[in-house]
Amino acid sequence: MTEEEKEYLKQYDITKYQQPSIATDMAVFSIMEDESTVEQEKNRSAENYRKIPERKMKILLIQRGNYPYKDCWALPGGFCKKGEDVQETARRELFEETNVKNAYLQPIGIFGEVGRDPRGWIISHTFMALMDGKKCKLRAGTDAGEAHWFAIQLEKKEMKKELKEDSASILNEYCLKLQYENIELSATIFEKKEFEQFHEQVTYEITECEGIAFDHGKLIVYAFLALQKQTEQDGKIVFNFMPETFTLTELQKAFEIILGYPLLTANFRRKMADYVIETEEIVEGAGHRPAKKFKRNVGRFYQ
Amino acid sequence: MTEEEKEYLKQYDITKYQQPSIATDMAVFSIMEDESTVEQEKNRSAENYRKIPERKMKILLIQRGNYPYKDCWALPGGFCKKGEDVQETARRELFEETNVKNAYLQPIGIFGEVGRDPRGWIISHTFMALMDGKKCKLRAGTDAGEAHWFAIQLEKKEMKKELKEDSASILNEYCLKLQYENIELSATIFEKKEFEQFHEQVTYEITECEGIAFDHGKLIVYAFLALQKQTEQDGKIVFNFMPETFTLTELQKAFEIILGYPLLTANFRRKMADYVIETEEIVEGAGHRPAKKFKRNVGRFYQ
DNA sequence: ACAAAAGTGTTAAACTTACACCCATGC
DNA sequence: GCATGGGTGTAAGTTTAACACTTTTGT
Repeated sequence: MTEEEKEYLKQYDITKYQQPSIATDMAVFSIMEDESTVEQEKNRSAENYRKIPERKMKILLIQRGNYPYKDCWALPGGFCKKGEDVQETARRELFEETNVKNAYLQPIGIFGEVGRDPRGWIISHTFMALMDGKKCKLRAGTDAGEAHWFAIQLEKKEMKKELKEDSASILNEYCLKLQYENIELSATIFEKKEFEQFHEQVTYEITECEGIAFDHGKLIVYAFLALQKQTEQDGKIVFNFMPETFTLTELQKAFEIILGYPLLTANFRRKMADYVIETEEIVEGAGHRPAKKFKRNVGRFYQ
Repeated sequence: MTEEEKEYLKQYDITKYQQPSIATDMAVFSIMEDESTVEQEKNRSAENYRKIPERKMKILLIQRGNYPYKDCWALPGGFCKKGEDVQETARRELFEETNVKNAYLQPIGIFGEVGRDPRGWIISHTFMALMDGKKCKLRAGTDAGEAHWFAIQLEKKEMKKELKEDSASILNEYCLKLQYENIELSATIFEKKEFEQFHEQVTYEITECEGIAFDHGKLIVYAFLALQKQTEQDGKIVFNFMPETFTLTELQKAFEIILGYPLLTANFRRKMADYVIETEEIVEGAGHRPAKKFKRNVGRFYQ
């Protein structure tokens, strides 16, 4: 470095540009059985002794202890510390909340809209995290409030679909419902897609919100749609919900829970055959033919 | 808003968290003929009067007028202003540099590594922008320096590939070469992919760099790989390089330039048939059978 | 016996791949 | 005529989708 360069940098005042705070928000998904005793009883009841307990898509939410949005539920997250990569922030926060170190983590969007947080100029980097919920030990309630896994349900209503030669315009309404024991949260999000020759624009807007902090209802929908899309394009991502070994039916159920529609077993198994390896493990004592357990064929995942 | 809430927010000092500067960097790609007179002569020469002039993948770079990396070439970009979404920043910068408003713009990564910029803590949001180069009018050289389209060439060397049942480890070397008239820039980037049961990690590291500012060599490789991957998965993105109407051969060449390998014409045309509509336009006077011109079938792009 | 899940086989349809071939033009 | 690109047909191979069917268990 020349003297001249040193001098220049010394006089350079980075703070002359206004600086936002950088936050991460995390949509932590996991597929789990309902923990409520009511549900468990139902699953264990004599009539259903053969039935596999139903699992659901869950997302981790934390109740806010402070303004703004006091008492509302929010995605876990926090501010980026100096000397920390955004991805590192996300991983740190994730570990603090769930005690899980190696979850699958993927950036899915940046939300920096003015007014999204009344505390000031805050740009949120939103991540999607996928994990096997059984591995996770939720941090006990602290000042940051209670943390719980909410069952997530997303319904799409097609409001408008106009496909022409030179333009397309699609309008969808998404109804998000989140539920943990007797707590029910909800949000309605409008998705507007406009396409022309040289411009495409997709916008999301919250039109209704019950108990969800900030614009997190929007982020949750956005994250879940990203998960669905990636699952359709390339199912490898789904394995992140599974433990080390699993049955093929468990894996298929995971796909179905994400996609929201059933798959044909025979075809599913053929498609997965390359990605899994049979283990010695067998699940017995379930009132039906025992199932082989499989593990990932890691080498095949990456060609 | 309650009084209590107002009070809380009033006392809330957002600046107690250290704040980075937010920048955008843009990898602006376009497919163009070489502009140098030498090349043009070659294309026009008598022997090749039938030949279609060769087009190349280009990326827009700007020569830095100041420290750090004075005189080196950098991706266009700038700092995020208050009241501006990151995406808005990108679009504004893009317009300032190229005079193009509606280019395809996509976020592809966040680079916030410590030490990536000697001026301070700067988090870069990297975007990929695709445009038809003919539409673009480069801003004349100002204080920010000259802007030019550099031909981009990327070569991959596979250094190691270890695929086992329970882990995979892949090491690639990418040699990036950029060229505009007699200016030649280069960089070597190592890509390390490590996969285990519950953890996957991909890292990029610059091991050599000639004339490229900051970590932009890495960003360019990263962006171009993203472009290649998306083209393989779903070719729709390629249409962003094309003008309103084009021949199918032009479109095929665009694919081939991105992918780096030739396609079979018959198959390519069948695959594209749904996405294009024949127009009345015809290209004549080229020493071979005239070509029909097509336009996008916008409605089909979005099902 | 029977309900539930585990697991396999078969077929038609759709798509992909590779290659061969003809067409139209300007010099 | 001929080089060059424009454009189409066909057959083999592969993948997908749908459905029917057999196996194994605990109560």
